[in-house]
Amino acid sequence: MLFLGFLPDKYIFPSVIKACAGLSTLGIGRQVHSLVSVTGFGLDTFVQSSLVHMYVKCGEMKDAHRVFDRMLDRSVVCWSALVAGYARQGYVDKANELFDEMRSFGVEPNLVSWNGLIAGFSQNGLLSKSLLILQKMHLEGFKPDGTTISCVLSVVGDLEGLPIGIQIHAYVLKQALHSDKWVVSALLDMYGKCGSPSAMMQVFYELPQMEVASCNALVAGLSRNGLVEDALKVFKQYKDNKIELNVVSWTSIIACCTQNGKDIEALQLFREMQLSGVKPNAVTIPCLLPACANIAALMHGKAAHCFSIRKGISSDVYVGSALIDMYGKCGRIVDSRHCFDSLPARNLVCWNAIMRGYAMHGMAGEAIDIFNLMQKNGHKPDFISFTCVLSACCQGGLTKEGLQYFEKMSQEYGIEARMEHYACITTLLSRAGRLKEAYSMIKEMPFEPDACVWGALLSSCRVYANVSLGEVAAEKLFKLEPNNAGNYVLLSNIYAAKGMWNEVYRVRDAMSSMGLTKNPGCSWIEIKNEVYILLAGDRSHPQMAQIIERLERLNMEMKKSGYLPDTNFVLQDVEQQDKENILCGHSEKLAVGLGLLCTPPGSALRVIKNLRICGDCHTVIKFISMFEGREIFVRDTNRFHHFKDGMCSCGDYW
DNA sequence: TTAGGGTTAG
Repeated sequence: MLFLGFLPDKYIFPSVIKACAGLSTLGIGRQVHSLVSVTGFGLDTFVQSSLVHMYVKCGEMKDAHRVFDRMLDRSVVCWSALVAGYARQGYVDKANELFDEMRSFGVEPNLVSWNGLIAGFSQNGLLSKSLLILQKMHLEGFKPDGTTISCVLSVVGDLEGLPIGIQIHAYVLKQALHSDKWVVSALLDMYGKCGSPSAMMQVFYELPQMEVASCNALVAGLSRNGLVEDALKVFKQYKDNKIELNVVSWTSIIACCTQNGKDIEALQLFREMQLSGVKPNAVTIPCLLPACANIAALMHGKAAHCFSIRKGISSDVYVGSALIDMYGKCGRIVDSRHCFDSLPARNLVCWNAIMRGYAMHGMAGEAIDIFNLMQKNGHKPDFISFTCVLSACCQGGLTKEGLQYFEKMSQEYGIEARMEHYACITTLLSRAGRLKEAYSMIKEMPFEPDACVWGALLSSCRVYANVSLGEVAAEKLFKLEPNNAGNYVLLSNIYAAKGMWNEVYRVRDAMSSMGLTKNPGCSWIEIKNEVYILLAGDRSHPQMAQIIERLERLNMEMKKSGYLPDTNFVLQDVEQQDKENILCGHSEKLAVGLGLLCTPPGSALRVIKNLRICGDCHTVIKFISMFEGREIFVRDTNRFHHFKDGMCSCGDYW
């Protein structure tokens, strides 16, 4: 328009200025402001008003006030915008003064002015200020509307103010505002954030009408309180009632599943979302990717990556960091690094994600390089960065370096050691056989060690067959986690390794009298877009006979090459042949067996296990990698084992 | 025909 020689008029300028009222467009907005000044429209009330709004929206209060001061005719709209702007920035007195000044100029505030003031205070987290205004407003005879209430409520939950929330709810009922859809979702949101899901459900049962906003608030709130099943039920009810769900609804329910261990469900919901015609966005993808990462569903993760590229959101830092994490956890550290390198901007989460990936893969050197590089790039490591670098040192056996980083953390970086750091150092020391030092450090910890710390010590006591310390750690663990059978198993393993059979039986009796059974070993493998789950000793898979046959054939080959089954890993008191059969039924072996059957020769296999990989399986899979000429990745609870040509990337140190 | 307030997902 300008190019063609036309000038905007007083009707067009406000619209243009409104379009500039965002942080990214403020620069253009300032240019338009100059144009307004030179063309003489700077005296028009509407143009001035829109300029005030633009600056307020961008938080540029000085500029907003400068324009405002020059105005001859200040409407209530303009006063309200300025007041709200100051309130949002936390200038409480200034906002209140201006509000009163407006009246002394003969301009009466309207509902929008009151709401703007309250919204401003709420956005700044100033609950008490918002409540004061609500009270004042009420006393002056102004009836609040749904906006007023939702503004006040929006700041209640974050401050754990359930009693105040309940009071406001009572006020809502008195004012007969409980059917307002904004009020309903604000109430749901408040109760969710205040940890009162029962109150949420009460609001839900009394809903005047099912709306997408209430669905979203319900799902988010139930999820926040860990009630996944309820969230899924509510979500289904909205779906069955043909309520048109939006991208927030679907993203919320997917996030709910991934955050509560329902990864397969998350993947199914993502598919359903697409079938329903709702397009995922830059929030959906980082909510979905952890599901792919958790169960190492690489194909699903890749599909989400391709989608992000097509949609032009793969450079988003949230998407990017989720991709780095997903590839890392799916055993594709090179792809993970590629995602990291191709991000135009990285935040601390991205740096920590790639570092954690290297740590999981036992690539301590690379993790340390990243740790140094991030600082050169101006990112200060946080406590998570240190957890990553310490666990990298753990996995890589870099005991000396790990101890140095631990010391530097508090001394040079001023970061107090947390539980996870102590757990890392316990592992670091005890894996290096320095069990006594580990125990001394635990005793000197400034807070009570948790089960992770004692568990790290106990596992290493098993490796080094240290009975006395193992007993100490186990005693602590029995108190901290009375129902965790794994600790009993570890202790009895320690006794068994020393041939202390009476103690072995004593521990097992204790276990069985408490009704504890070992957490069943469970492994996953993704084959052609499908995720298969295999349980230890479970023979229900349709191809189980073939799997066993294949493993037994390999077993014979291995024995010819001098391999001895390590039956120390079998706890049951059974005959040698039975022990071998039990070993054969370990879930990671079954998953590898299924992979061998169902994938082309020579292709890589990726298996995830819910427990630490067993020593015998480790030996067997090393053999399989050589004999079958396959790369095999096994992710256990601690790290990745990359088997190739008969060797493992962990160097048999895990 | 032009200027105003609020929520929900990482």
